[in-house]
Amino acid sequence: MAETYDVLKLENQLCFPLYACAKEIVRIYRPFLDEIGLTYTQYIAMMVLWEKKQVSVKELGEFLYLDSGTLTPVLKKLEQKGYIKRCRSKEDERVLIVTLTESGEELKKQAVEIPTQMGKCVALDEEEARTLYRLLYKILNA
Amino acid sequence: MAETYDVLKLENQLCFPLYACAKEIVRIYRPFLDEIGLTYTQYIAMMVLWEKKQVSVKELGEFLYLDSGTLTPVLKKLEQKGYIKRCRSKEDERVLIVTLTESGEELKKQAVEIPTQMGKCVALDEEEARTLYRLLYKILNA
DNA sequence: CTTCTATTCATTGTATACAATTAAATTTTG
DNA sequence: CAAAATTTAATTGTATACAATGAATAGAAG
Repeated sequence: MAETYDVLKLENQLCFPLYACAKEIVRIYRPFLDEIGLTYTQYIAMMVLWEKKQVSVKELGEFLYLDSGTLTPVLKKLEQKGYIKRCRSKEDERVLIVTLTESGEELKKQAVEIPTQMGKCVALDEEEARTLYRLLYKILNA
Repeated sequence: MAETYDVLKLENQLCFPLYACAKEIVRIYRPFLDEIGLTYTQYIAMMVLWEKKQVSVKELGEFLYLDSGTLTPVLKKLEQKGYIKRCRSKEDERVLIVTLTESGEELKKQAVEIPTQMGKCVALDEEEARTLYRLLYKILNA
């Protein structure tokens, strides 16, 4: 017989496995990312730059679902490491343009092994992974 | 034609929608949790206590996938609010026992509406939600 | 042209997360 | 039993996240 408060049980929540799983994935990433000296947030920022070569902070924030409060310190770290450059746009001084450096491009070669190694650590087959992917984006795009 | 570096695109990652989706869900929770004055982490800790009435920090950490470094400040906050009590175990002084108070039990009555309201905010039907749930726990239990 | 508004990023303050270390209590071992 | 190893929380240090605010620039309106 269902109790009134059963909805409040952790096991009946969808939010909780989502929250826990996201942390778990980042935890599995850690040893791989340690090898190239990046944190997870730095890594996903670099992923955008490896693809786009150049983006504004605003665009980067839209891709990553992060705001300048989070991105500013992350980008300053990546600049310190020499992987990116941060320059104000000539056309609009409000805009900060982030550009991939040679060194940042080099890092890509080391990072390319990571997704495959990560894939082996996740207990889903191809079909399940695609389904999960689709459902997550269905929530994200709503 | 697939490029060598395509695996590094954000859109080809499973980890990223997981990470973004978890944050998105917490963001959707915020206005509901604001009404009862809890953060998301405080909320999931209370969910365990609403069910168990009493747990050690270690047990709580196992349920929530969190360590004492995260839980200690969260539990001190909940104690300040009067929803829990923190006492050392008589049998084993190393163990800290967290107990739900009357006030904490009262809070449950206000919280019980939240899961239903959240359900309406997530763009999945029953079947999809069950599938997502199953896949997430498959990863978590691996 | 000038004031008002909007945009973009940085800063501030609060709250997680988690690795690594510390401290205290308990258990195991020789 | 006494020393060593283990267990449990708390603490410390680093890195996110994000709301709210601030500061500078750009655009719109009169």
